[in-house]
Amino acid sequence: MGDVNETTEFLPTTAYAVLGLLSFGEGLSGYELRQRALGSLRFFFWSPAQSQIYRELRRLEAQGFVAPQRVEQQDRPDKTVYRLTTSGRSELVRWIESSPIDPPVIKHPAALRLFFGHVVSGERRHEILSNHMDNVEDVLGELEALTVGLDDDERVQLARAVSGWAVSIYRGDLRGAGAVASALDADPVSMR
Amino acid sequence: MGDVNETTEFLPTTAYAVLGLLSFGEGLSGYELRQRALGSLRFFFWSPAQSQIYRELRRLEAQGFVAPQRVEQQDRPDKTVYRLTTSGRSELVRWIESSPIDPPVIKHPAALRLFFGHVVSGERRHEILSNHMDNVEDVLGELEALTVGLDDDERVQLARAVSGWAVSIYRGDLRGAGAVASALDADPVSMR
DNA sequence: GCCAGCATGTAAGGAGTTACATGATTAT
DNA sequence: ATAATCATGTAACTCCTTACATGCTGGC
Repeated sequence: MGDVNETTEFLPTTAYAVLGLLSFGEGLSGYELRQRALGSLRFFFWSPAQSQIYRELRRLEAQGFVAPQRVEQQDRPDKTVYRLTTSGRSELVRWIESSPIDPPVIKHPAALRLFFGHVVSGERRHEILSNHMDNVEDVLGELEALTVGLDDDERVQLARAVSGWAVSIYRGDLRGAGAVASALDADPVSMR
Repeated sequence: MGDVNETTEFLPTTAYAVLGLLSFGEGLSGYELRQRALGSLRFFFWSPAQSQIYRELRRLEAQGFVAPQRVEQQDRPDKTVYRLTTSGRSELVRWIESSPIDPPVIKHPAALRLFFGHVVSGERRHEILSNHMDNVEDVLGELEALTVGLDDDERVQLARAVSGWAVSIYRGDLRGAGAVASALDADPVSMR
């Protein structure tokens, strides 16, 4: 039938995360890209190993999507910053325009452990929950700091909006965790 | 240095997910484990490739944490079910008791694309959002079906609680996405 | 003098994926 | 007949991680 295999190939998402970070116009070194990722993308997508960034940059350079530029610094070690090329920008646009958007994937260590919580004590179950809630409150704190840091620069409207989105998700997590805690108190699970 | 390396080793989390699924008492085949994972763990942790399950089972068997048992079936192809051994159960308990609980990690394809949304049109931005919200509503539908399916069996209290937790998270996502949509309408982003 | 941060990289290995292959049975 | 589900597995590959290594600068 007419179902020709039209699946255009895309690079791994990590590559587009790099291109995206460069799309704000600044030239960034591998090291700086990592800082940016840890400062924002981390909360809703990506927490890359540093070696992975350099690997991705080499590939993107080979494809002509980024161009290196040596920057000599007197105060700090010299660095190589990468800039988005025209074709790199087109590739980023192509990806955002036409790649399929999968549903979010959540890796939730606390929920996983609690799902199997029948093999441990009620005390441990509560410990898992409160430990987790502390974690999430920390994350929310960092996210709110980030949102404030971005304040009132009109070019980062989207970044601010997406940070707020992430806040909603983590708040939903907190709410759910609280509900689980109450449910466990009201109706203790026997340990088997 | 006095910093003796006390970090007790753990298997990859995937292994504990398998042990956990077996901790409900049933013997399960690789195929069935995959169904269970897709039916519940998927929403908050794990969506494994089938080959990965078999791989994990081989490792767990080699370590004595699960024991295979051939089951002959007249109606269907024979299968090998795996049961949790005593030492397997201990290992699962050890993991839940003493492994560090990291904060959740979210891989959010829609948020990532929107974060770089300044390179595409406002129409595409809205398309990403509504596409995503449809996705999440589907997920919520499946999750609610799951919760109903589990209803009133006291041994699955925890499973039900954790499903509810996941529902909270996805609802938070929906709420956040809605807020982003409103914000974009109120204050259009110029495309650069 | 030493540690922390800046900056870049290699080496090795693990986890996880997709694609392919087989074969039985059940339902259409 | 043939498609779908049950059931298991291999092969190849890629991403990504940890650990290690280097060297420079600035501050305590």
